[in-house]
Amino acid sequence: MRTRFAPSPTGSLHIGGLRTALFNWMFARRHGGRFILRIEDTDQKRYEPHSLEELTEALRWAGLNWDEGPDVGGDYGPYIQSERRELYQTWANWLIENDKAYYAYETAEELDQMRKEQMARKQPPGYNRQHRTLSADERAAFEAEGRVPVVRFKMPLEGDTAIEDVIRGRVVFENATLQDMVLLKADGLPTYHLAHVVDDHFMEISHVMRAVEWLPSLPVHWQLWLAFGWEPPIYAHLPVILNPDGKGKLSKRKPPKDKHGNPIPVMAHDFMKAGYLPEALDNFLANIGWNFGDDREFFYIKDAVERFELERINEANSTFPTEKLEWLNGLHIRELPVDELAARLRKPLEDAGLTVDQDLLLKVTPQVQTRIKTLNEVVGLAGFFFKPEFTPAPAEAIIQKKMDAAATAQALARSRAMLAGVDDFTTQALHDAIQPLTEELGLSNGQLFGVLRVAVTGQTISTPTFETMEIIGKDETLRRIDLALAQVGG
RNA sequence: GGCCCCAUCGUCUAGCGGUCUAGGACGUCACCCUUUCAAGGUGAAGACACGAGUUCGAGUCUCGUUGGGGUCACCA
Repeated sequence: MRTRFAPSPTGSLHIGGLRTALFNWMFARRHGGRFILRIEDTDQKRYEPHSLEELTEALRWAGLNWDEGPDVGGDYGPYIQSERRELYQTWANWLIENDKAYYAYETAEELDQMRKEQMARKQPPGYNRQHRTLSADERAAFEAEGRVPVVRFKMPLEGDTAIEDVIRGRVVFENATLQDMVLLKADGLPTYHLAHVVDDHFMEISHVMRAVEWLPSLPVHWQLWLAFGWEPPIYAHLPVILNPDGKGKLSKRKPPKDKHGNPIPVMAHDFMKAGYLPEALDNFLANIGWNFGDDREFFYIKDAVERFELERINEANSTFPTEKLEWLNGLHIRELPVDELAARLRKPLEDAGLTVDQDLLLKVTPQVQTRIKTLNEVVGLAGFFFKPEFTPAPAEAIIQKKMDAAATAQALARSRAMLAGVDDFTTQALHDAIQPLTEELGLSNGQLFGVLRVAVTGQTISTPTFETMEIIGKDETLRRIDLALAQVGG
């Protein structure tokens, strides 16, 4: 079995594209087949130089390794379509010679004009096939004008084209409603239609998994396979991911927002930068349109591979369920070994301008592990550990509910005195030392521990108080309490 | 508009004629735990779009309606 992912290098990788790649990859791995990366760069106008790097970077990040491709080679190369020009031209000529295709001489402007007029007359837009039956003389006349023709496919004018799609069943199209698609452009490069059939034939692709938006052109591709006399692959048209509001497919053009109005990432790189784990993103993507099969939603992709079946793909489109990604990412973070999580936490911390000491990072990591849903959240929750200068919180943050400055100052002073006498500066010992003070001061745990938390961390939401004290040590703890005392006017 | 695809809780989904008084998950809400925030535990609310058929029996099959999506480029 051979599958492929064939993105065009027109930008970074769309999350929908990543899912298509993931499904193709899982299918190949499931069956011990080959997963191929092919670059569809036949549109020189939309080509973006850096996108190939971004594409491969995102795929590698997601763990989707390919067995053949532009950088790794293979027996079916080249894997970049612009390097396969002659192949397409050869086979376009073959179609012409066998009366399966023809030259059409209209310019893009003329076609555009034709469409506009059709629209104005409320007719369905489309090529009128006026050059399908050109005589040799007529062609010569156009050539003499200096016109460069395109090659168009001669679609059958009658009958139906019925194709079996693995996930949708039998799909039937009336040939009369179909177009004579352009196969080879005036610049000598193929359109997707020709390139898809020629490449998938010569690369011996067995299964084509692509998004449903390709379904309308499936009959054209099918007729092409028939015209060439080649055996078509098995087709599977995947459902698309819709915007969270359910309106239209997820697109970077109109940035989607979640229910709180926050922008939702669309490109693979956005997810990478937002602090999601590749294992969580893969898990998430595999859960859209497919399911593990036993109500399990949290899983590792290697386990999903063992159960992957095209027949179990849901044919319905789905809205982008971003809240589930948050949840899954949190779960994957919690499952990571501490040293592994620490390693992944380093980058966001450093990106925030902090200097990260490895020993300190290893101590802080367990304290944030159950508290963050994305890697980036570590900065807000525990960034203070790595700041060169501690910034004390303002008095109003230190003073807890139903307390005033005087009571707060007293709580701080008494705590400081107790803490000063603690030599074993560990969480349990600290807790035991401070706990009795609540009764003495007439405060609840929440009040007293809250005062200390804000004093020591500088934040109202933070890592746990005594754990934090243990990590920063006795001297620093006492120093911060003194600073807090000053803040509340003690 | 033509053609094509799709339709189960707010969302992602299980369901492939009877075991469905429709299961799970996220989210939401309540309670428990609790030094903040989380995590964890328990529980609650919440869906078969509609209408005809077929059948002893339909969420499951057929048709229609409605709704949503895709596509109609010398882009993929």
